[in-house]
Amino acid sequence: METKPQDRLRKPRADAQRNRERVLEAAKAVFSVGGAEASLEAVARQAGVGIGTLYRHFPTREDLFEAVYRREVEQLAELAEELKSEPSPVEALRRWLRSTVQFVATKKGMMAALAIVMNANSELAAYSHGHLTRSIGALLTRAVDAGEIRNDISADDVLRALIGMCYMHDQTGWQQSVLRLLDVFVDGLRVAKGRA
Amino acid sequence: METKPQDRLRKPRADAQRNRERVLEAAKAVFSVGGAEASLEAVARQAGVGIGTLYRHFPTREDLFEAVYRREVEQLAELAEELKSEPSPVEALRRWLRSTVQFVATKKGMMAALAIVMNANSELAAYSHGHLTRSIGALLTRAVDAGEIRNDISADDVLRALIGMCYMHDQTGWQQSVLRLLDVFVDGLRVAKGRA
DNA sequence: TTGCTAAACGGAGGATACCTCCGTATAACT
DNA sequence: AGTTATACGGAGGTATCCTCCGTTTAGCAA
Repeated sequence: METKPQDRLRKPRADAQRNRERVLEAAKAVFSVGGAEASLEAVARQAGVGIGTLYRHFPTREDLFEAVYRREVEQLAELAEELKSEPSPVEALRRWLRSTVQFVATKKGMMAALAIVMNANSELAAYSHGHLTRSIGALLTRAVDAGEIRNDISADDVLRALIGMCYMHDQTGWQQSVLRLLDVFVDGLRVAKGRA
Repeated sequence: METKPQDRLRKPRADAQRNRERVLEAAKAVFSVGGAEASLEAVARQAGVGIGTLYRHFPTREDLFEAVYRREVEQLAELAEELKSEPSPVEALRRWLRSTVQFVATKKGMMAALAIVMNANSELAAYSHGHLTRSIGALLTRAVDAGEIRNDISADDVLRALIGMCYMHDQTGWQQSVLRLLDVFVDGLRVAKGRA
């Protein structure tokens, strides 16, 4: 009687985890191609699960957007962690920003999905905001401590600028434009420019 | 027989124009509150027209987004026109950017709708891009000609930065953040900073 | 292994929203 | 006032959403 079902939780079932993973993969693919309004039944079909399974794991469309997005954010956080070993703080910041641009470049319809879920779910905004802000914050603090950039700009500010720059990413040449903007922005951040 | 119906077009009916206007007003309101996925039947109800009327004027959801958005863009272009009389070119640019932030601040769910339509309809992107680019371009050229800012940044670049900065506009304090970013950006644009 | 049970699966089906179609109403013109 | 092109509105067919529940299966204990 030492293992009453209420007390000791069972190990989660393997098929549940597997199916959850399958649905996430399928969702990423389907939304990237078909945009935010793609059919959820199509996602279930692509994942090879029943529609009921999809809804059990992700009760709303937004939940699904959310789960897909969370993964992406975590990958960006890892990248920031790696860049801490870059010698020049300003260059580390610049390179993270540039890498993020590349990262975003592979998505497409996901941006609209992101816009929807950000609008509806402020908890997710907080989550991703937290992750990304911490990533940027670490890079930023190093650069400020080294006296290389001004200290009145927060990580939130940088994040906002970055996301914004990637926003209109469906026009030709957008990558060049964004990379140029990032340089302007980083220049604007620098101290010791001998201002008049 | 001098007025065959094929040759001489009738004046468009007054009720048609009126209803179109009503639907646009209703759509702006409904999408702002309910987001991009709001029911079109709700829009028709709010406008006081039949669902058929809505669809005749705007065959797809995207067409409706588009029409609403076009108006907004035109208003911004008018603002730029007025600002041409501002004495300091850099200040004119800065003020247009700031005013645009205020302008965006009144919308809400419209941003997600915008993301969708921009993603799907590149013609609209071109239209708004053209309008806004011309607006910014005029302000920018004045400032460059006056030797006040660097000349290797295009109006496209500025537009991209601006839209981006307004992107995450659902977080508290976003306006302060954006206004701060704009100052950084304009600082980054300035020439004659005595670079090391 | 075998049996037991909680957990997960899947898809039928009611509800909702989309969108077309066409009979009715009405503004513009003579 | 009569004529006609134009617009209106909503019924209804279709697609998608999402819930509910009978069936299946993975984990656990003996």
